Amino acid sequence: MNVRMRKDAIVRSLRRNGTSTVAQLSEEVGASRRTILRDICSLRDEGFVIHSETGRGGGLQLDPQSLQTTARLSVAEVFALLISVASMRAAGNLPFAGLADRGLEKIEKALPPDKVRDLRRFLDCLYIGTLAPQIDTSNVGKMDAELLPAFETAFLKRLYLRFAYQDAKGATSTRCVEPQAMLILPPLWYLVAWDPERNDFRHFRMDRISAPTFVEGKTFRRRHVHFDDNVRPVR
Amino acid sequence: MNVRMRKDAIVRSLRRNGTSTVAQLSEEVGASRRTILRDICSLRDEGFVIHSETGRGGGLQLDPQSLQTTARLSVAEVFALLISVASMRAAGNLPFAGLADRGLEKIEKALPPDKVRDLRRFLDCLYIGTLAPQIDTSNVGKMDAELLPAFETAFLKRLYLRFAYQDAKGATSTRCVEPQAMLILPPLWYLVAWDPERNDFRHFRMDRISAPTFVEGKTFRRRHVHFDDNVRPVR
DNA sequence: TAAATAGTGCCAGAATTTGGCACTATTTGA
DNA sequence: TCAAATAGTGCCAAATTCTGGCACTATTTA
Repeated sequence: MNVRMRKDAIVRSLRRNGTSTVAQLSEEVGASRRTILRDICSLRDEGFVIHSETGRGGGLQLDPQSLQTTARLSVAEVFALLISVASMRAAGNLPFAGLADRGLEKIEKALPPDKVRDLRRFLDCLYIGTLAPQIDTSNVGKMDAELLPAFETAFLKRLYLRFAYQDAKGATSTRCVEPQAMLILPPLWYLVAWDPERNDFRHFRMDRISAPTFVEGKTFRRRHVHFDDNVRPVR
Repeated sequence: MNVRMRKDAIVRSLRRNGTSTVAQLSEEVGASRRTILRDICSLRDEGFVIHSETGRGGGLQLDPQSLQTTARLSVAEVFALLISVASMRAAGNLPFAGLADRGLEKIEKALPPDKVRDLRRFLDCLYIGTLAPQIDTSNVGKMDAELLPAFETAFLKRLYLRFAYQDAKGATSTRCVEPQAMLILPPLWYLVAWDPERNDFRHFRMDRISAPTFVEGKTFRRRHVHFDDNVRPVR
C-alpha cells in the first residue's frame, strides 16, 4: 500500500460513507491511527476540505465541494464552463474577461475539433437579455445537471425533446417540443421551443423542466426566433 | 525539495525548453542524473508522454498532445475562471453548476497545492450582493486584466495597495489603502478597502482603478467588514 | 463525570528514496 | 570506423522520510 493509494482510499471512503472516525479509517485502509491523521493533514494541504467533529458521534467528513481525484475534463464539463463564462461576459458581469477567455481558448484548443464545432453550434443557440423587473424571482429552483447533455444532443441533432414541466401553479404536464434556443434572463434560464401541439413558440423555465428524453428518428428544422430588443446572442 | 515538486519542476522545464537532456534537468532541479531518470519513468507512468532520443543533440521532449487540458492554463487564467464561475454561482445565474464545478475542481487539481490554498484564500475575500436599482450602470468600463494578479498578491500578503482612482466626476486621485474584500454587485465590482487617511472604509469601483502598485514591507491586519443583508460570501 | 472523539509531539525502527557507479544501447559527427 | 553524447538499467550503501506506538491535550456528548 502506497502513500498515494492510501490517501486515495481515504478520500474514497469518506466520499462513500459520509462520516468516518479515524479509528474506522485506520481499520479500513490498514494503517495506524497516527498515520491516518497525518494523511488527513496532508490531504487538507492538497486542498481537500475535511470537516472534523470531536466527541461521541463525531468524525471526519469530506466537504462534497472539495476536489476530485480525476484528471481530465469531460466535454460536458468544458461545455458547462464555456456556457458559464460566455453568458457572464454577455451579461457584462465578467471582470478579467481577457484572462478567462484566454483560459477557455486554450481549453477549446485541447478538445477534438469536432467537439469544438458542436460547442460553437450550441453556443449559437444561446441568447441573453434582462428580465422585466416585475417578474417574481423568489422561487428559482436548481437546474438538473442532467439537462445539459440532453439539451446539447437535442440542439445539435435537432431531436424532439419530451420532458415533464411544472408550471407556476405547480401543475405538471408532459411536453414534446422542438428546442430552438436557450434564453438567459438572469437569474432565470429559459428553453425557447416550438410547441407543435399549440402551433406556437413557448418559453419553459429550465428549473421547472425534468426527466428530458429524446424522440428518436424525428427531427425538425430551425425556425427564426424573434426576441425583444434587449436580447442578443451570446456570441 | 519534495518529490512532487521536483516532478512538477521537470514538467515545467520540459514545457518551457522544448527539449532538455537529463544532465540539464539534473543541474536545473538539483537532483542526480539517476533520480531524474527515475522521475521521468514515473511521470510516464502518470500518463505524460515523454519522447526521448539518444545520441548527440538528443534529449527528452514532452509531447504537447499529452498535456492535460488544464496544464496549459496559467494560474492567473485559472483564477479568472474560478472567480467568474464562483461569483456567477453565488449570484444564482449559473445553470449546470455541478458540471462547471467539477471541471474547475479538476483544473484546481492540476495546480500546485500552494496555489490552490492561495486561491481559496483569495476567494474567501469575495462577496456578492444585488445592486440598489437607482445606481446608474450606463457607464461601466472594462477592468484591467493587470488588476487581478496585483489584487491577488495584495490580498494574500496583506500588502498596502496604491493605485490611481478616477471618481464619478472624472477627477483622478492616488489612493493608498488596505484591501479587505472584493464586492460584486452585478454588473459592478468594488474593492472594499480601509482608507487610513480617512480612517474609514471606502468602496472603489474596479473599472475606475488603474496602475496598482504595492507598498512593500508594510502589512496590515484584516478588519471585520460589515455588509448589508443582501450581501453574502461567495463560498 | 466518563467515554468518545480529533489533534499534537516525540522517538526509534521500518521503509523508501537518493546518489554513485558500472554497465548497455543507440545516435551523431568527425 | 571510432569517439562522444545521449537514454536507460541494475545494484548497493547512505540519507531521508515514513510509520507505529505512546503519552499527551482539547472538545463534545451522554
